[in-house]
Amino acid sequence: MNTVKVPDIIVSRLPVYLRALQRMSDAGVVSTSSQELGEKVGISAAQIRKDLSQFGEFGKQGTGYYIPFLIERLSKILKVEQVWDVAVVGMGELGHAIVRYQGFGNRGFRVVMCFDSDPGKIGNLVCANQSDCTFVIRDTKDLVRDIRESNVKLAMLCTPASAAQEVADQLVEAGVRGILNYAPLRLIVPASVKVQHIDPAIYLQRMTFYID
Amino acid sequence: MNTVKVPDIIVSRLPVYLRALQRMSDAGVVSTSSQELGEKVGISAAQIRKDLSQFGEFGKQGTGYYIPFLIERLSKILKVEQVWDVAVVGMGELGHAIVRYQGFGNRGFRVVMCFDSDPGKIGNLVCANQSDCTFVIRDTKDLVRDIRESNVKLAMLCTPASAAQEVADQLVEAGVRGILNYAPLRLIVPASVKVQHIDPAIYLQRMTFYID
DNA sequence: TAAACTTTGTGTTGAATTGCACAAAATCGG
DNA sequence: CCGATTTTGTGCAATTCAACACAAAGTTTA
Repeated sequence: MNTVKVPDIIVSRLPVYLRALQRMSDAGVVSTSSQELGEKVGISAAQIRKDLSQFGEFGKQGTGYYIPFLIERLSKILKVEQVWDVAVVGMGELGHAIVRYQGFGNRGFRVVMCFDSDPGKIGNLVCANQSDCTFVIRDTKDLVRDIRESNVKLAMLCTPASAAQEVADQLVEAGVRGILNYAPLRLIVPASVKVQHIDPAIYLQRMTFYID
Repeated sequence: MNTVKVPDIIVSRLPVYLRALQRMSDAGVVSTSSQELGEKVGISAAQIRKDLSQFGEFGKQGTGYYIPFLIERLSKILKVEQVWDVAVVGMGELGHAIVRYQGFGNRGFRVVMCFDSDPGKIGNLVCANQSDCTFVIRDTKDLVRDIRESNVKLAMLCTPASAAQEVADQLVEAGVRGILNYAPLRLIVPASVKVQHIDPAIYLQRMTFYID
């Protein structure tokens, strides 16, 4: 079942399915079809069925998919039945916004620590909400030790481009296995570490091409 | 030259090339090869040459590409020789971070107005930097009028999921042609409007799949 | 100048991805 | 209970995308 390697492009669609299913579930819907799900996510019904069939048979002919079951299976496949601890490095505007934003919890992630190298920021508190200031900005010098000790496997990199590769190297050394990179450059990391990119300017430029 | 439709997947790579070229240029490098550029962006040299050849012949055999010229051509192709005005809707943590962040300027974009529907926020100032508070949070009720009057064609949508589709409809009505959507759902818009998605949780879930 | 390199642009081949179509299985209506 | 309907999972065909390979054009070296 999982012996043959699943193409990356299929894996990349699974979180999209999961998100739509969770939304439907929150709205009280308990079952759906590949047709209906496809309309919600903008992917053909056949594509969805093929993707899911890579991991087993989750649906029933004539009925479709039972949403709670499919959510459970997709969560397990993506390993988000557990909640992953995440570290944030670089506490500029973006880093602050991410730490304060508490919306990842129900998607399988929670921020547990944050770092900066600016002496003017180290030791400052970041308030997650008005009553609760849980986060102390740590010194990036302690990053390798702190992350390794707390066994954090994911990080969001929000430093300027100039510091990004150096921080990435430290994250790798600390045992991090996935980096969500907000710095505008490609990071060089070992193949065992996954990197995903978020660069708003790139997305904007992908749209302006199409505007007369 | 541009008579045959350029595949989306090629368009999506152009901003990545441009970003790397601008970085090289900033570092004082004036020429490069498809080989070298490919190593920087993680794409094969042949792929880069094929992509660029869709738009003309920009390189020279034996020498490679003259960076200032290639930057100019790519900027023109992506229509970012001009600076695009962008509106931000939804002034939560993320919206604030985006408005305060002034790093889009040299990529072809600048935030010019922002909106929220919360009466407690409307009229508040958002400081872009310590000395200069340029942005007043406008009422989303005025969105269609204000955006149309100022001829803004791009927007970043940072509202909660529950408000996103309604806001998107208004943006379309106001004449916006590209929406960078941070809300965790797919927006339904006419084909003439482009949407790009940014959902950090989805990127994180694409990585956890690969972590034992 | 001439030979050895370098590098582009592109025709061709091969691989990956998507779309189509349908048998099989389940439900529904009367 | 049975025919009509819905919907899955999947083999096959079509299309899209990426890799390969090389002639042509330019540069460098001696």
